[in-house]
Amino acid sequence: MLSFFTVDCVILTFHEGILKILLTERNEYPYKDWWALPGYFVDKGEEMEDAVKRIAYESTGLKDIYLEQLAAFAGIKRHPEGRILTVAYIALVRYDDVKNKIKPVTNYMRQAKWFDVNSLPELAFDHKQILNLSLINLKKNINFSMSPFELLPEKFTLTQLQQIYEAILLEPLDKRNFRKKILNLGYLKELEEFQTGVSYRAARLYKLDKKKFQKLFP
Amino acid sequence: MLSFFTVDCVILTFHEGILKILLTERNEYPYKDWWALPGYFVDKGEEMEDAVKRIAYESTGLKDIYLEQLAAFAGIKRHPEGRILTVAYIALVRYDDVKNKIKPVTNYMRQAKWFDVNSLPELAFDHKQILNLSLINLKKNINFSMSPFELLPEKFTLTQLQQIYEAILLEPLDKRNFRKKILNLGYLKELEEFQTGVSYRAARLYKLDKKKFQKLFP
DNA sequence: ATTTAATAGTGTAAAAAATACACATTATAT
DNA sequence: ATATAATGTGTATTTTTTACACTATTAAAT
Repeated sequence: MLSFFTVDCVILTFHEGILKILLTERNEYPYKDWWALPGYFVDKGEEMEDAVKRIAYESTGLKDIYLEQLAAFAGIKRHPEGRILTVAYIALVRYDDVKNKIKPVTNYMRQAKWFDVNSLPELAFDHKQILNLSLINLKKNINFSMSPFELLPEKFTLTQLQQIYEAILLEPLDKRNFRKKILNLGYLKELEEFQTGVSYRAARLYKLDKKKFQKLFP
Repeated sequence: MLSFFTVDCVILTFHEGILKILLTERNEYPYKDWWALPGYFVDKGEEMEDAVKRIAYESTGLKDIYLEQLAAFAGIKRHPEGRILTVAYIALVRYDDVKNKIKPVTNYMRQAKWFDVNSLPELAFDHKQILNLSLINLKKNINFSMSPFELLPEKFTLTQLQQIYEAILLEPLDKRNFRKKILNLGYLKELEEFQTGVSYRAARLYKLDKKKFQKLFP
């Protein structure tokens, strides 16, 4: 009599100033044809995190993505066929890494598609609630986790970073104050490289010094 | 084929400047006779939080205690008989409320006993790891959650509050600065009452203004 | 009545961090 | 050359944090 449960992934990325979430169209009952978080049963001999990675891979084509456990959801009525516990994870991916991936198809999902987090279809199960908690969580932890950098390419501009903060915090930030503060933290490396392919003044690129970051937030 | 899982409670209290955790002596295999977090299987028709409340009641005699979900643990090898997922909760109780309760006995636990969090017996399963994560979590959230007040009686002195901060943060704090800061937050009500029964100058009592607190940290 | 012991309670100066706010600069496209 | 679109920068003010030491009060002991 072992545990039988699912994992669900809140897979987020950032593009054009907006947080996007990956949803899959279910190909199984219950909620067949509904949009839902990518998720499935954890195999008997499979570690939970491996299941999350497998599902994230099946829906994005990416391996080695950033994961954090969000919470377990076990409401008796969350699943119409009886209580199925799910452990929800937050996964953050870079838009550049996923934009050209062919969306894979598995038995249990017909397609995967990115949605603006602010304009979503109705979701299966309690997945809307799981997403809401994810966004609250992200907001709460933005200053102590690497999450903003997991949404950015290795080299990024300060404006891009600021936009992610704004999208997560849901409020505009002052450019000068934002830069002063973030540079003062001391974990950004200023590069001698600049944006390319823009029709206006190219911005300087920065990258995260992970060692310094982790010294500050162990 | 529904979910079958346990909940485990990290029940903490505060007494004489030290965080204490409630452990139970197991009366069931595996780990029979070991000390472990209070925890048990969630019944089929029982909501997870209700199971936590039930177990916390069975081990402390208290109802309506403060609870927060910590995380799910599902390592394949965490349970010697095969993977049993557990959802860990943090529970905070007031020492005054529990000190005189008779320790209840159930089928699955022989006795319950308070231990200093810094001087523990070896624990069953991965319970040491669960406790460690709890303490990290508490420390991280001390400034944004009501946790310090859940460990104090309704009316408390600023010194008591400071001691809880110190025990959770694992560092000494300056008395004047602590008072200035905490009073500045504006959610403590100064009472016209004082400590009794002490053989030195009696300290003023304060209480938490929950409305103001929740306005600040919704 | 006086002393002792134990903790409560208090202020200020200096440093650091947060906030509010506006314009010149640069690269490209036309 | 000019228009356009975003980059990049400084200062004054306020707020918060930090460092630091002595007097006040009470009960118990003498």
